[in-house]
Amino acid sequence: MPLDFDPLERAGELWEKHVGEASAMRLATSIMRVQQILSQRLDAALRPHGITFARFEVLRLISFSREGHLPLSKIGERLMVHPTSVTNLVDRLESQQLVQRRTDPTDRRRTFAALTPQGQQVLDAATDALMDIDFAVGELVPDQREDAYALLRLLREPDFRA
Amino acid sequence: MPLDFDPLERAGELWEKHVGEASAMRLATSIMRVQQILSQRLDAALRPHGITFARFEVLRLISFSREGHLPLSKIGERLMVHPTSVTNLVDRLESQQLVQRRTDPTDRRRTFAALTPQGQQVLDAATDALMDIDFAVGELVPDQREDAYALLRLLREPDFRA
DNA sequence: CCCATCTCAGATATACTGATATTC
DNA sequence: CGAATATCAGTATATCTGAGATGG
Repeated sequence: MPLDFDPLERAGELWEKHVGEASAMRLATSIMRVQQILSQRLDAALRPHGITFARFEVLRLISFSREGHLPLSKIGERLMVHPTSVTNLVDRLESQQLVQRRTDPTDRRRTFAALTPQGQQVLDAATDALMDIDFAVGELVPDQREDAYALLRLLREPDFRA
Repeated sequence: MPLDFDPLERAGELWEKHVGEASAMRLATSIMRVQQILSQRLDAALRPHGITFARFEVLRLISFSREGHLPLSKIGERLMVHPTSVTNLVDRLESQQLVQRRTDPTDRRRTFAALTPQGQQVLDAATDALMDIDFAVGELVPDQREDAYALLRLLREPDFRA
């Protein structure tokens, strides 16, 4: 049920007519909509594996760690998610037996999350599923992906100094 | 509390090392994160006016209509949101007395949503607030906004035929 | 004592599925 | 009767605030 016209293009025209310069409004609404499309595609591809994209990112981050586990605080920092959201994500992953909590013996305030063998399996299968759909950005060739990434990176500047 | 490095850049490097070509994964995660940043900025700017960005879009869409009102189905179609979500959004806006429901006399299955005078005021003030922060994309100059918009537009193709 | 880490309770926002009433 | 419109109930996810427990 696609429309016969681009609704954001239409909105931009009306904005220019009634309000003024539309480049900012057009880009902002475009990003919101594209995120929604990606989210639907990514979660659909992951559904057979029982995880969401947010949980996939946690599994992937842990798998990239040297020791095979990460403190929850580090997960929140790298993924830019709130501490209570990390607790929530790890709760779900743990109840699915994809990760396991362990107390850091050197600092007992800390909790590590570690992949279980089953978590590693799910992560591998999920990775294949996401690569099969080009992470939902298959309409762009690699050069276009890099261009878009570079432009959007400017909007992530508050996340880091560099 | 920004990081000393770009966490997505780091994730991309690890991905290339352990998995393979990273342009798709990097762009996808980038879009997800940028949407989150924008959402926070936009909603923060709108909070003093008592609305979210999603509700702002509804008000704006209605204000652009010829007759001053729109059927809920049309709102959902243009904004690409689920019918039950439209009901929910209009419920909230109506309880805030920013819009008013009216039955279409020519087709009594339909319900129009119309702006109230107060809704028009809030919309005008909210529009100023959003323009003051460049719709949260002020890090990009207009040419860069157009470039990013054009690239992201390719990902919205399932939304329309054109 | 202060601070960091994690967790919990509760509120909010949104999306979706499936079912239903009404009307065309 | 079948299709369209809107709504409702229920579920799931994610976010944030504020408070509290534990430990360095």
